[in-house]
Amino acid sequence: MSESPATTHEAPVADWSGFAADRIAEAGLRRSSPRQQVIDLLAAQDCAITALDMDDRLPRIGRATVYRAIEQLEQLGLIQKVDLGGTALGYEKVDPSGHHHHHIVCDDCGLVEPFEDEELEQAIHAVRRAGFKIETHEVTLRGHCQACDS
Amino acid sequence: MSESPATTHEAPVADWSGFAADRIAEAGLRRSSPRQQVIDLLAAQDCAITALDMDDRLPRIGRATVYRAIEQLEQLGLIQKVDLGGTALGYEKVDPSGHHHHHIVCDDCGLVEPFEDEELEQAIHAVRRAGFKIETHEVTLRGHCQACDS
DNA sequence: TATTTACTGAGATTGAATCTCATTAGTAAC
DNA sequence: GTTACTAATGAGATTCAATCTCAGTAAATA
Repeated sequence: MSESPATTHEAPVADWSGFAADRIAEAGLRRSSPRQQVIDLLAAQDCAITALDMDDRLPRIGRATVYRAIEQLEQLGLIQKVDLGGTALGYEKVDPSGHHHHHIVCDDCGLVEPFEDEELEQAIHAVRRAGFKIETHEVTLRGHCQACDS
Repeated sequence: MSESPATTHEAPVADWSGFAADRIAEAGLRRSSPRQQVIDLLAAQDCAITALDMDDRLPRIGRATVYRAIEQLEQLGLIQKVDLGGTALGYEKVDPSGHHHHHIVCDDCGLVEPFEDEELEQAIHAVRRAGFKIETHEVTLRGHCQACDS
């Protein structure tokens, strides 16, 4: 969810996993197998996943390593936090093209759906705040999905 | 952060505490003193406060009661969740006039500042999603405050 | 191959939220 | 006012999320 470039209609990057691995190396971090597995798992998701879900899906990797990898990837702007409405935070990959989405959450069942809106992006990019360097943003719409509303 | 009416420039309600108490009673819930103290505490805040902060500030009230009150108030649309960036969620009162703000969070020190933007509200209200009844929204801008950026 | 040190993982710890259940206290009816 | 009903409460246990510690491991480079 990098603010520059703004959302575009460029195609998402083909190999996010390799892209992330290169950024990690450029940052002076080692190319370790556990961290790469975290990257690969994130690369395989369409939307957000929680840290403990990742930990469950990578039983051979320590929890601390998963959290450390998340922290590093987030610091490098390769992934972003997503408030899934529940108690745990979600994380999802950030496309380097600037292409990204936001989320609609069902307050009843917790269903999360991604959505995109160009007008909204423009309105967000127009916001300025003295004394603050804005780098990322997050928008969550909440309500009820069809199944829960009836 | 009710979606209707949209943000206006009406004055915020004078007595949110009494307003909330009445909505609670209308919902068939009793006018109990512990719950009212939670309401009064929320009424006194300008911005979001976490559940455990509330619990700390109300030492004579059980943690469970604080969480129950929060749940009920949120269900009635009287308060709203705010992602403060950290690990705990914040809550803040919702003004019945529809007047509300969003938040800018410093990723380094956790500083939270409210902001308002009418264009942004309009862009958000224009978003529609088939199969979803959108009721509230939340926008969080992240970055670095002046103190942390230097 | 040796050296350096970033990185890892098991498990302990802290922090946030939820649950349980015996007791208390609003509320309406009398 | 008194009674009966039951929502509401609070202490503490439990579960879930995240962080920390530290001895051992394995990238990277010389």
